[in-house]
Amino acid sequence: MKQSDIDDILINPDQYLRNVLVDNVIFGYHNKELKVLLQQPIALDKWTVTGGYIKKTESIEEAANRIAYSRTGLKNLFFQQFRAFGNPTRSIDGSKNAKNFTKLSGIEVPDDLWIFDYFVSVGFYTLTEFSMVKIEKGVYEAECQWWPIDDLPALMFDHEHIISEALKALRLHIAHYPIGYELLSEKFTLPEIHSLYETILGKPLDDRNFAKRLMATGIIVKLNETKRIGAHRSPFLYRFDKEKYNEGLENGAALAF
Amino acid sequence: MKQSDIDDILINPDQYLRNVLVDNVIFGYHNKELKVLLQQPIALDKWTVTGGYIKKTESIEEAANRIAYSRTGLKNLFFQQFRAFGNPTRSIDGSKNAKNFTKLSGIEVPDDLWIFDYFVSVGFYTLTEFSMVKIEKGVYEAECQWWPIDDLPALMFDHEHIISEALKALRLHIAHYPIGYELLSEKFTLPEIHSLYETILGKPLDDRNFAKRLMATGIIVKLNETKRIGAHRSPFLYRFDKEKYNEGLENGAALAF
DNA sequence: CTTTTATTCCGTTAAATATACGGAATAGTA
DNA sequence: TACTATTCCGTATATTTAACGGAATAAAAG
Repeated sequence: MKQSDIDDILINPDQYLRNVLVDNVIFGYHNKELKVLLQQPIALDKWTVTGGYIKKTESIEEAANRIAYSRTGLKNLFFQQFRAFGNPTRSIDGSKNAKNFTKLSGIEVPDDLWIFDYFVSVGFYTLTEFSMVKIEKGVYEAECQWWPIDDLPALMFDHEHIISEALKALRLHIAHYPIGYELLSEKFTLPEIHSLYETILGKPLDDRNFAKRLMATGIIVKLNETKRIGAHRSPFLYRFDKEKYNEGLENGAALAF
Repeated sequence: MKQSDIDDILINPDQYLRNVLVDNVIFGYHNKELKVLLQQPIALDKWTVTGGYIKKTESIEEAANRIAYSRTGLKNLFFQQFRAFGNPTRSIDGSKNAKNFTKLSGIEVPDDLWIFDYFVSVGFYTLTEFSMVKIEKGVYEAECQWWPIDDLPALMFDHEHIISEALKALRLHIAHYPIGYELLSEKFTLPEIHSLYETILGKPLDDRNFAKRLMATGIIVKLNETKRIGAHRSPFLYRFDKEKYNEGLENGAALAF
């Protein structure tokens, strides 16, 4: 939730949709590591993905973007809806109750307030270069930080499940559509994009076959420049052919590694 | 909506989630035809998919099942969530307003009642054998009937979009997981399952290669019986190997035709 | 200036998979 | 008995995927 979300929904409940919210699984890639952005509400010992409420004036996609912007400062991220989660017990955890809420917000709320009903969560995931992100912690968050995807802290509610479903969806997506535009610099080397795919898929990919297939799609083009990487042979630089890339996003680009 | 849903949500609004509902795209297959179950609210000229509100005591999956049961009389259908839809204009159509609502339900409702806020719709699709379905029309429905997938009537709101997304998801699903268990009799012939796949995918499939691949997955087994089909060679009967079939549902069964 | 180290960069071959396609067998009907 | 509509199989070819080793290069170390 952004800075004033908790306050805002209590003060202006009529401006928000009830019983439905957005949860963003923000994946961050940098230097061969895949991480996920989590936050820890004040006075609680478990972590959550970043999520928030939906205004009546915005679509669920706009809500996801607004909420992600409030945490990362980034706009126009690549977003993908992957699933909705909804059952009466998903947010029962001992932590979502009026007492904790009052402790957090300082606002006295009745025990049977509608915010303690169960919420259907619409899950989105997004991919960013995490060195570009300036994390903005919400006022009710004790912490907000990146966690390695294979070494997560204790998570609240069903958020571990949400993350694993998001990762599954991301890995499925990567097999059918191109990725990388938001994650690599404008010019990048083959080893760089190769590591990116290996990291996200969590498995090694033969470098020669990888390059062959990637080139075959036409989404990247080789430049006549190399990059200095110190005491090693200088790799060639490449860039995305944005048209082919977008076409791949539309119609699929078989990269089923 | 089932018989009393509209009444019920007005009388007992506290028992339902607000601003979020379930829409079921019910596909029906029979005799080489793929259809979708639509209903037409009384006094309106457009059609809708079958949908309904979610009780606070049930999960979204349970809601989808309950709502489908109220229309088809069938339980334990194969259900698949495919997407959520949510934006402020999705249900603006001239038809969702207090006047029409009163006309339908006979209950006077204020113009600014929360049910006229926008609802996030969680979309599920399901597949049934439509000769097995005994359609049960709701009291506020003028009609409820099957429509051929490629010849739909005028649809309300964004329901045409919802159906096309459901069909896209179904065709994607069929490429990765087995289908047919809910659609064919216990014993079926190769030509029968072959037509099923052709109909759903909307394109011809080579019969020899189809049979080869299907057998290779192990999800069907040949029986030592044939079926009488009149003046033609009697085709052999097959049945699903339920274990292999379920395993295919879990882990995928590459049938990418 | 020669050697060493770590990395990039290709190309070929074998195996697996997918595609294309024709003709014999069968159950009834005429 | 022959005719019709349908089931049922198998093989050859093309395409795709997977596996793999060795030469070239940039800098640092000796």
